[in-house]
Amino acid sequence: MAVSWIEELNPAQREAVEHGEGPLLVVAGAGTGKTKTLACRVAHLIGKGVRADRILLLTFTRRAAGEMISRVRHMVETTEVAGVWSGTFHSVANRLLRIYGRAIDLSPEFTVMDQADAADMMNLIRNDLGCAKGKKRFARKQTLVKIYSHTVNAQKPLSEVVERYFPWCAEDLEAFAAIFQEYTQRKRRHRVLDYDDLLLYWRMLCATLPTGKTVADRFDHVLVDEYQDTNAIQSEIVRAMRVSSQNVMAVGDDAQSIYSFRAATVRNILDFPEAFPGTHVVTLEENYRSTKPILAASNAVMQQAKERYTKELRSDRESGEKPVLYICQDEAEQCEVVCGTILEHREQGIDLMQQAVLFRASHHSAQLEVELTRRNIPFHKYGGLKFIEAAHIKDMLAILRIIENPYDELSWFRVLQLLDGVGPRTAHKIMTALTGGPAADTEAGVATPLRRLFAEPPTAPSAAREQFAGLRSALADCVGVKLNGASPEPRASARADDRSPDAPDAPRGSVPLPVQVERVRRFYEPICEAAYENPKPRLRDIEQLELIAARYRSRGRFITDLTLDPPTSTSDLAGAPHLDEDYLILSTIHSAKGCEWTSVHIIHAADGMIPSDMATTDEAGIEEERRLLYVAMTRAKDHLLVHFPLRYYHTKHRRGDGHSFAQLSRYLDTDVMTYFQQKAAVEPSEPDPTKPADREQLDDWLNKLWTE
DNA sequence: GGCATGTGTATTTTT
DNA sequence: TACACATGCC
Repeated sequence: MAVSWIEELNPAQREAVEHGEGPLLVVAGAGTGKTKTLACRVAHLIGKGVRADRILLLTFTRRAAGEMISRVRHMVETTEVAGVWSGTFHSVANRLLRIYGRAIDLSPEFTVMDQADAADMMNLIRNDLGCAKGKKRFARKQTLVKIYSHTVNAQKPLSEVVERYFPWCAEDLEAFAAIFQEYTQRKRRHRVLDYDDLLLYWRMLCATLPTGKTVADRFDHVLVDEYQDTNAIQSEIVRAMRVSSQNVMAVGDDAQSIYSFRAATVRNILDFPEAFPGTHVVTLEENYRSTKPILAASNAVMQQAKERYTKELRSDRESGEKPVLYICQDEAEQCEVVCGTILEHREQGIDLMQQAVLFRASHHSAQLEVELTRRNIPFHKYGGLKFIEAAHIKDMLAILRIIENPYDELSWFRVLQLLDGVGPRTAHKIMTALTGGPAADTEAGVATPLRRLFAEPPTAPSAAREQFAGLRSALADCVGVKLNGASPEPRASARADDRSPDAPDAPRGSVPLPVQVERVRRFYEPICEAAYENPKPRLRDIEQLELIAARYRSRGRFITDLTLDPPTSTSDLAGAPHLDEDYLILSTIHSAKGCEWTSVHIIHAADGMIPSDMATTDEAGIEEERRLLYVAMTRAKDHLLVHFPLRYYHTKHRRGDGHSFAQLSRYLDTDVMTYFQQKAAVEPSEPDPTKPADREQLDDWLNKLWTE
């Protein structure tokens, strides 16, 4: 078979790709061909005769997995590539647990809840336990999830986590413990797993013999991408998966670790050789992405890091163009400069798709989005609010979830409150009427709450009566029950318990999924129209949901995939029909990880934005923000433009005209600035010699920013 | 009295 | 958008 791609590798890459048996650590700097190396390694293994389905490739996002696999496909002359187990830790966990879950007493019917669902459940428990009753303020639901998740993922005692990362709510420690205990039990009762459970259960599965060994031995090779952003559990999983065989390859860059808020720890990559004795280490330092000046500036940012990194990236790509620091008067001017430069670059032949605008927090691009829309520049945004997080999509999914798992209290709670005149209290009452009662119910079949709803519906408040009936008949249609008939026996009770564990795709129930989704939409549409000022884009999102559903046969699979791998952007502006057109990329820096563009804009390079105010309370946080800027800068191939608005207006608190002056990001100090060329934004076309004083004053003032 | 719903304010990063 | 708090309905 053709192996010309092997010739294209540099010696270090080739060493990694052709490495034989045993543990391998690849420390790969930004733009050093990490993805290529991983893909080639997979291709190499398959070429050597390793069966594709005995290769496990763990990536950070599903997107990365897809890209990797499609690259492999181009290198290998076999269609077998599709058999490679690739995906995020979470999605692989989900897949394995559906097959082997019974070994740890986990029904393969479990549903997966996302972070927002977890937060809602925390909130219910918080109210049930009366934690919010006290006069003093109590941690909000999101915070509860953060604390819980961090504790679990870091594998540290709750007290330690709270003290270190959430000191302001240290006095509620006992309440947290009680809430988390109930949270754990409730999830179990409802057969629901959160993101963290997927990892915990996978690890548990590995530790449970003999199944654990079966699971681990299913794979000849385990490859892990972005190892610097794995957390304690994930590294334990990798270890547990490699007991009999030591064939494991970890790839990462300690200078790009930016997920400590998810309890990721650089220690994993640093300690890898200790965890796997005999590890062969390969370092990739040859950068093929960026021009020399861009790399020099990026390296300069890292030069100041408290912790020194072992690599210094090199590039052969000559260029006379230094990165640009654009000083803008305010955010509006920043928008103009960005839009202007983007169009200019496009005139020079750089497609919009080859250009990106990066920012620290997803709302930082709000004003720019308006401007782009005004100027008819199409864009796609990564990061920020996702399709699945939109309220109307969650509503739709909650209804489908009820059908999937009628004991899913959380979904009932959400759905019932859609009805007029139904709030938390009434919803709770109806729910207990449906899901409560004798324990035998659990044995009698999963669909019992639905059966009750059909046979003896609880009374709803008068305002909700009609809608409640509508919900009831929609649900009945979805499970194929005739409401007026004498036998309200849901056919879904003939559940696919007996289907082979390897085929979780098997359809259950007799109503096709697209029909169900369509039926649910017909129920939900009027509610959506009444609830929102401008329902049209939302209704379109729902149509989008129907389109996605058309690709699935199994409702459960559909829901789970949507939670584990949500579509990245909402379709309100540019929308799906224009997908083949050229569009600009807007992305949070976190979501930009692993990507590259010919031209990159970094906006809001002001202190307080990068680094984020929220992250500057301790040194570790400040250092991580530095790496974040480094990641952003190293995404650029040919053009790097950093934008700094001088003024920020306070629109909320003060009357209109209040503003404050910003400081340039602390990472762009005098030394680093020597690697940049500075431009003041929209000056009148030529420098105005009649007003030298103003210019000088401005320059003086600017200079102070980096000399002080 | 309990409960639903309206109003103003602050918003990191993601599987 | 989502939360906390205040008001107004049954």
